Amino acid sequence: MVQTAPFLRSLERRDSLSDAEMKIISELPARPAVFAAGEEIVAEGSRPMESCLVTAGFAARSQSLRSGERQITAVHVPGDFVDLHSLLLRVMDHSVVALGQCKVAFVPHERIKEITEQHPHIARLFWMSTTIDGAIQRTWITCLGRRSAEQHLAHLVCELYVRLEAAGVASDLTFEFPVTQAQLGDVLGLSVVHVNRKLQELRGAELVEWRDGVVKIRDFERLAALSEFDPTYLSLRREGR
Amino acid sequence: MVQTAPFLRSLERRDSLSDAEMKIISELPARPAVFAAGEEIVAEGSRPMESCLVTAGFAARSQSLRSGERQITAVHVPGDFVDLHSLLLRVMDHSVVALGQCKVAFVPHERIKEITEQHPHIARLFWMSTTIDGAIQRTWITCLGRRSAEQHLAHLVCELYVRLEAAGVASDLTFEFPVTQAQLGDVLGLSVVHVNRKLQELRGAELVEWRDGVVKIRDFERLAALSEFDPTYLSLRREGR
DNA sequence: CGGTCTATTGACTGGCGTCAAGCACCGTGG
DNA sequence: CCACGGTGCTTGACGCCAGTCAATAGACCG
Repeated sequence: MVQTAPFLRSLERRDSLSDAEMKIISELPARPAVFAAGEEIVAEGSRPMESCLVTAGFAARSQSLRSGERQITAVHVPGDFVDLHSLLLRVMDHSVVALGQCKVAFVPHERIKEITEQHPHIARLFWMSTTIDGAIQRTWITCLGRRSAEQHLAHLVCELYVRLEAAGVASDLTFEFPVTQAQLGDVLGLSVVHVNRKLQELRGAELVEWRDGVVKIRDFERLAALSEFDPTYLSLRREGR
Repeated sequence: MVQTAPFLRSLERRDSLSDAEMKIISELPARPAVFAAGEEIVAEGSRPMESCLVTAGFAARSQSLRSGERQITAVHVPGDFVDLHSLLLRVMDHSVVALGQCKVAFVPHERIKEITEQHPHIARLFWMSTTIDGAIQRTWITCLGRRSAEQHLAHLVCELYVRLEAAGVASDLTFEFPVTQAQLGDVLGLSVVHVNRKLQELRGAELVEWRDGVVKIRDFERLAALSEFDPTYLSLRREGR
């Protein structure tokens, strides 16, 4: 099916697949669905029977506190198997929401489990996909704990561009990212006001343009240096895994 | 081998294992090693050929910035398979260090890979172990982004107690945690001075005692309420996975 | 007995949050 | 056609949480 093509591409960036393996993945039963900006794709506390793959647009994982404050713990781009882990964790400890319009494909746990039992290499690639999520989360922890707001924002821009470029949906240092500044605050752990100010600073320093949901990196080198961005954690090397 | 017993126990808390499966895990080839406080167990940037399992004491994952600041992105307790993910990620994006004295066992990737090819259920349990790490990291992201320093510290105490109790190395709301306040700052993304002040506050509120590396929770309910601690993310339910 | 590490405390600073107001844009309905 | 409310962006004033700097004290150790 066409639905799983971005996921397949993301695996091929990291390892080689045999024709048989590609066939198995491209024939995954995938129920397509479209969500509008802000809609909930998977609910916190639920016990999903299928996992959800982003095929176009952006999804995010979100946790809420009693005060109503939210934290976005991950942003997912086309090709990301967002809640593959629900196969093993069973109960969702966070919700998945759409950022902008988001197209996804739901794949039954049953089929994923079957494949992992019959095809150990594909199983490892599924596993890899969740461990890369983990690596990204570790980096976010360091961004939140030890980087300034400006560095954190710059780091996010670098990360998103590299991931989107790898997913084949960004080039020329430009990408769409349809989020409000409030949502950006939920990603960075900042207030809307402060997000706005730091955004102005990056614009003023001629590092980034960001208008109408389109981000353009004016100087990737300086942006990466400012935020100490090192793409190693994204595991974008093709090698046997 | 005795080395893998804590890991086996952590799996049994979450799923049932057959005798054959238990035998396979308990016979994992495990090279034991002991590290003193602060020593590096696995280096950032290295390409390990084995993964490291904590058998006693504490290990932490740590990332450093150019300024010399450090962020600890995970704390590992006995039974945790710290860098199981290096099987798939290959290059370490962080280092693993000992907190206090720490005993570990190194297991060759080759053997882990073999087992995942021959025993799909064990493969899923290995996978689960890394996805639980991911769930903990997500929670830490929310702590760093949206909880106050005091709530964050309280949340950490709750989490560590529940994990250590599950690992069978803590009871009576008391546990050892041999870290300096500077290291605690690296966990919480705070300065030493501020860690000290918030610690005093938890003591003053009669929520926690913390002396000489021993933590005693005086009132778990209030501590959990203060920090909005909900143990769901630790997946401590025994069910088929 | 001096040196180093850790915990503690005070004084001051600064980054980021809060509150509030103004503006631009857009879809709706009179 | 324009009034209207809703949403999102922007900016200023002010306050607080947490960082920085600095000093003291205790523990441990060579």
